[in-house]
Amino acid sequence: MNLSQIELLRVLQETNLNLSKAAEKMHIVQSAVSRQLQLFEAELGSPLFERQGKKLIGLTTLGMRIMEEVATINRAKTNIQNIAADYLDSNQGILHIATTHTQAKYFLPAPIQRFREKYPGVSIYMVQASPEQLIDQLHTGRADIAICTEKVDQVADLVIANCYEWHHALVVPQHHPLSTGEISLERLAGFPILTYSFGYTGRSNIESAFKNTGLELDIILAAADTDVIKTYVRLGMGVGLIAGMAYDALTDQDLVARDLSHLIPSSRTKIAYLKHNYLPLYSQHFIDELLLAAKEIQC
Amino acid sequence: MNLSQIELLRVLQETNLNLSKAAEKMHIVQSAVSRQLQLFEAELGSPLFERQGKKLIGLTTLGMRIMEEVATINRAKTNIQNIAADYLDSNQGILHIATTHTQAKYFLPAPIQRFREKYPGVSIYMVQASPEQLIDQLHTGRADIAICTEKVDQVADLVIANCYEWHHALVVPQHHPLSTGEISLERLAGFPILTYSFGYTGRSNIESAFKNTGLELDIILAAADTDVIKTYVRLGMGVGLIAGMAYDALTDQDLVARDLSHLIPSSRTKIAYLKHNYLPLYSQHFIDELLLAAKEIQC
DNA sequence: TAAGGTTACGGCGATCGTAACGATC
DNA sequence: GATCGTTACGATCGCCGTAACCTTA
Repeated sequence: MNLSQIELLRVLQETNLNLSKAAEKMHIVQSAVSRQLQLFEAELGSPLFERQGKKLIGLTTLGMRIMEEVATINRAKTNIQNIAADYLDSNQGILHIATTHTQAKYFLPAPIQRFREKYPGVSIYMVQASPEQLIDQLHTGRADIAICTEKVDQVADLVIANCYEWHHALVVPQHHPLSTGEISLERLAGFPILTYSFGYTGRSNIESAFKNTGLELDIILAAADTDVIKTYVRLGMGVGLIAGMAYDALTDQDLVARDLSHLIPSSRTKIAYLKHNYLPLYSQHFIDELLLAAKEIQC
Repeated sequence: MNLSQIELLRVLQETNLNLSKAAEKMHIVQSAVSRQLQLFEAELGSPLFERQGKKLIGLTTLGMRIMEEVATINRAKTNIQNIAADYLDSNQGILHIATTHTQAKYFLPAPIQRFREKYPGVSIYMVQASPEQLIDQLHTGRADIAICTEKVDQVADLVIANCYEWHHALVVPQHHPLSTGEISLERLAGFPILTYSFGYTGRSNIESAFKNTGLELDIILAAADTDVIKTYVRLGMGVGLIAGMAYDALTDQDLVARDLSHLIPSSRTKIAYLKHNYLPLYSQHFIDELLLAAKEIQC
């Protein structure tokens, strides 16, 4: 057994068990990969993969169990490399952030800018995705830190830090009936609604607010990002339910925002990262920066 | 980085950072070990060991952090081997049991015999040690399963299964004053006591029983095993406080045993093993056997 | 001077690359 | 016939062993 065999098993999973593609990823020829896999299976005494002819089509029971350990080894191995690199120079490196549109646009700009000033040597990569995808990004090592509101607190191997709490707001064009007067769930439900897609940015709290009222929401547009929602609100398609901080007093002067904190439960945006992953110092400082920015928002 | 370098780091810790001894353990010459360590440190970019001249005298900060990951990798590696071996033949292997004298003599014989009949292909090694040492045996991989009453439930990375509950008993020679009449803590404290060493077999519960009474115990002999205690009780040196199941109605006819469950809190014997270690099927069955034997005792 | 560690160098074996072949869609 | 995997064989590079050397108790 050696580390490149372990690495191979990981790469094989990332390539749908395709030996040729795995070879390419590992910068060696395909025959070498083929042999290494054979040697490893021979050493263990049983096949790790189900085969159809020569093709690998899945993991055996043994293979699945072994893969857990393989993942552990690979994690620990990259941890070693990261720890050492961090020890050499904790001001340099790469930070992969995965987040949703709302956070990327309305929350992250300030803390990221401050972070960049302190750590000019750290390259920041930002990926936008759905909460589900974010979690996957963490697990596959394509992201170091995820920032979002939904789902992450239901995953066991993540460390979660509460970031900030926010409320939904209603946005309507000026002179819209809902721009004045008391707002209730009943009144809201009388209009076509534009809000976030299922599984995004506090959507679950909108659901739960209406759950036991017997009212049916007429959601005519579900988008992953606030800007799309605003766009169609401006077109008069309906009323928008968006995250409070996504209303920009300056650029959204043509819209009226109204707080819904008394109607819809508050949402909590979290910071998440893998429990078994080593976070470089600068990543930890990035999180500090986020928490600082969060505090400022809350006041 | 490769697995033998990782292995080397482990072996170095086991040999007090002695390169020569590590080389011997790994069945290679010392110069090879020296070079591999240099290569690894060079790859990481910083030394892992503090040096005095050429001698290794300790771990650096980096080294200590890296060692945690090294341990993880080594665990996962042996897990892979064990899982595969178990998959090939789950009736063969080695079972390292670490336990205290009392368990070894009065509880384990029955379940071990039954286990041996079912798994003749499994070699059983039993180590006797103090509870503290047992935990160390688990951590260093010299034991797979530990069975004892004290301490194990205070260690984070152990899985604990409750085995059985038992009470202390008093043993005295026949015609001893304590062989008749009501027994109280006060009366007990009037005699010289012989019992288990500190940290052994429910000793902590004896302590806690007397803690708030203001009574001072006159422990004139503390032994790790019951037989020593009985021996000196027979010599008339004092009264013995032993585990109830350690009184053998047959061979201890010359002694009188009296239940102390109303005076001393009950003790609980546990089964412990490392959280991140793979236990072969037969080990799991051995635990089942223990739990079965425990149930029989309780009735 | 014995014990522990490093450096230099030659030899061997593990693993890679090339290439030809086999199977499956 | 294109894609994917295996087998055979020669070449290479990594790692070990020998041996001489350095350092400190």
